[in-house]
Amino acid sequence: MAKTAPKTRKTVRTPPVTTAALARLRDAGLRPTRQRIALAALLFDGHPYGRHVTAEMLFDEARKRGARVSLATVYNTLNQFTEAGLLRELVVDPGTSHFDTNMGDHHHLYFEDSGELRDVDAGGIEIKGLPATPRGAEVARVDVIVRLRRR
Amino acid sequence: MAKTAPKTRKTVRTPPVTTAALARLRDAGLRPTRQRIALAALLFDGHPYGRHVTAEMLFDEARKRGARVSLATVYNTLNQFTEAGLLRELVVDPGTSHFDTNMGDHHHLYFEDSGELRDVDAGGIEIKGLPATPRGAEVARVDVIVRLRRR
DNA sequence: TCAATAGATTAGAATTATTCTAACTAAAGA
DNA sequence: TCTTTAGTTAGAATAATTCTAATCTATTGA
Repeated sequence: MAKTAPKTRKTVRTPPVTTAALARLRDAGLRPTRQRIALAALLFDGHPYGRHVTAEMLFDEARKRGARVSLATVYNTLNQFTEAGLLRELVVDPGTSHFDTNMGDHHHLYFEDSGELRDVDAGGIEIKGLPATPRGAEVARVDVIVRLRRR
Repeated sequence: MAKTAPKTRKTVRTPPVTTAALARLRDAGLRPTRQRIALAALLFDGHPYGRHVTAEMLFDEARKRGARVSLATVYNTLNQFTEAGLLRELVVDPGTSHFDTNMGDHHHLYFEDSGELRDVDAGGIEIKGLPATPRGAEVARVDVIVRLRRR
């Protein structure tokens, strides 16, 4: 094995990988651990228009990239990210939760055959005739899901 | 044990219980078994404005009424009823499916704190600005879920 | 009427999705 | 540096749902 270049410092530094992901974790008050950095990088880096993943999907992806993470940690992390406002949980499919990195106000097209999810910006959409919000309650969010099937 | 009244016929007849439930099963082409009759009666009889149940809820209810049904059968039956167009599956909550006896065109209010679901007739609702249906696809259904929380 | 057959139905067992918690790790204070 | 505390991880446990072998029911033919 080739010898590495001599160290100029004794203190070990975390290598400056995926700065964006790191900053996100810091801002959310989550400790930037190896596992979280890897998952945040997969979720957010290089995906300007958002992603939709299940825990299983993200786990497989992490494994392929050689990250050592358990499926339980992927679940825990997705839930923490959701709690911290980095992700949004989406329930379209009985049996699995999807997580959406797009935190803007939007709705979804759901292709039932393939399972694909596509965002629809809420900007151009108007919903008329919804009943008044019941006393003592407030609207947390309105979800519109257009379910599509192959014709 | 007291002797029962003498039979006037040799042929054994299914007693004329829950005629409405029975008719529904017949129309849907499902064999009216003891389990299905019991579950259909619970779901449809005396609930003119529709019900929202999970498998677990219906199972508990059936047990309380003394019906001998397994939880697996409740799942199977709910799925068969859905397939047959007697029910509609509703996914609002990660982790559980709800089944809705209201087959009319409608949307939902979902109280996140209590888990309560309330129907909103689609008649008075208009959604403007949805994108064009993609090529090769057709709209199976549009779900609007207003998620409410305690204020 | 009765037995044989085919197909539908049931429910215990298996699987899949998710959460829980004990062990581990990192950060903060002395 | 050592100790304490709180956060984090992942194996084990749980919850939700499906699968399939055994059972039951309806039908057909004798």
